[in-house]
Amino acid sequence: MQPYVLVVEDEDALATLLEYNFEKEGYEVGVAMDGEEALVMAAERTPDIILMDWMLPKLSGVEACRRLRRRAETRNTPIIMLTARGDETDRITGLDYGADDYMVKPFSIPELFARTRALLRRSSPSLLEDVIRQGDIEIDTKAFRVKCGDTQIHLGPTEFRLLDHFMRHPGRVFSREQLLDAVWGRDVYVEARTVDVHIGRLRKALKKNRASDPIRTVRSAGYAFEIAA
Amino acid sequence: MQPYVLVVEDEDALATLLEYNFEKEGYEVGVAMDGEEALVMAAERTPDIILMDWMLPKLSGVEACRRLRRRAETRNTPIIMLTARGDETDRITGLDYGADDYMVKPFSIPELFARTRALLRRSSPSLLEDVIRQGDIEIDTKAFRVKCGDTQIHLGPTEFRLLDHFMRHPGRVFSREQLLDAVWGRDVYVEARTVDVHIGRLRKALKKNRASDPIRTVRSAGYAFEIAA
DNA sequence: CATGAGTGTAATATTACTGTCACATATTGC
DNA sequence: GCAATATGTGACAGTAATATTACACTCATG
Repeated sequence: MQPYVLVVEDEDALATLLEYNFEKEGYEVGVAMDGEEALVMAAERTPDIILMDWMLPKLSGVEACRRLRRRAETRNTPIIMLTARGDETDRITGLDYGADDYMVKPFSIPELFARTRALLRRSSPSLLEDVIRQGDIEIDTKAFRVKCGDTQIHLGPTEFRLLDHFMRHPGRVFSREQLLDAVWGRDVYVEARTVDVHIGRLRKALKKNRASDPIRTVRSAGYAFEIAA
Repeated sequence: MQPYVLVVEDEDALATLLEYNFEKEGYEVGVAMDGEEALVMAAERTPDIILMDWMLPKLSGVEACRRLRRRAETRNTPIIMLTARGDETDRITGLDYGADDYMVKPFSIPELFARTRALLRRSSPSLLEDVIRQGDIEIDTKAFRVKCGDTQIHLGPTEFRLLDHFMRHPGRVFSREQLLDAVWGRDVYVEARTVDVHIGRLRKALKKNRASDPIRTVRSAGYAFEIAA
């Protein structure tokens, strides 16, 4: 669905500016005000990309960067460093410690978008695709349409997001909790069993035009999406 | 709607000449003075066509071209290269790197218009048309007229612009905010719910002469225009 | 300056969708 | 085969999102 970008910036004005612009561009945005908070937030929910200020209270950007690189979940998460000066030393150190790109303040927001997209395209191309297809099922996230073979089917918002999430990670098993996090959002309190109901609704909608069920139940683990051979 | 042309030219005199002439011809014109600026401006607002000088400071035309081709938004944007010499090598390199046409300086402005129109006709015909048609609905943007089948219908200015916008992007879902930006204008403060009311008015006007409603409501996302099959 | 078309907003009506329960149906371990 | 545990499913009421209506206000235009 929407890429999740973690903005790590202690300067309030800039943080707000970035948050506003990225949200408008269709990203989900999390903001951390210092290096420690950044680590916590990244652990809570793995970002798709991180924008990190070079100078941070408590834990510098470089150090936060190094620690993120040690964790399995964030080892390959793209990081863009935001530096105050265009000093070469800084640049090299930043890239050495695991940043993937850097921008010198003040920077242009469109250019930051461009670089963000470039990195995302490399790390997780499916996040940027509008049309995803698996077997005979196709979803168009721009048009909010789902096609099963030739016929269009209608899904409610939740079922749509659920299918979208599954199709971007084919084959992978998700627990109910993971699905709640990814599809419903982190701070929503919903019974885990509710997932079952929506899985059922999704299956029902897809079943009308297909013989086999693309959603596999993994007992005591969760659900996975896969097109049978 | 006027096509947006991005002129990338470092020579001041020529840039101004092009800007002046294209504006007179009914285009919206943006001018970038070097390759980097071109990338930034193209990211800010996707041009409908790009005129790019071959020799540019900071980032050569060829390189800028290649980068534009890597972005999804500008992958299919026509590019006309402006070269100083009619040297075959250049031509081939330019076309290899993704330019769609090229012109050798000094060139005739009318010929540049002709080639621009030719490329636009190929890439986004609807921009050149004063009359857009989708199914049995037809709007004439020059005359501000709307026809549904054979009968003409009357729309208020806002409904007209709304329909115009929808018909140029059939199928795509727009959020209320996006519609406010595109139809009302970027910096107008209007309640998001107001969009509903205008959608309603547009629907009512169209319903008089049609069986099915061409505007699809996408719950929790927005609206889309599409002629049912 | 009166008129009427066109706008935006707030209130109300109408839907579509959600989450939860209760119970049915598997599946597992013993 | 029998608990024990896990998943499937239909019904339902509450809710959130959208449709519709009414109204007050602006602003060209005659």
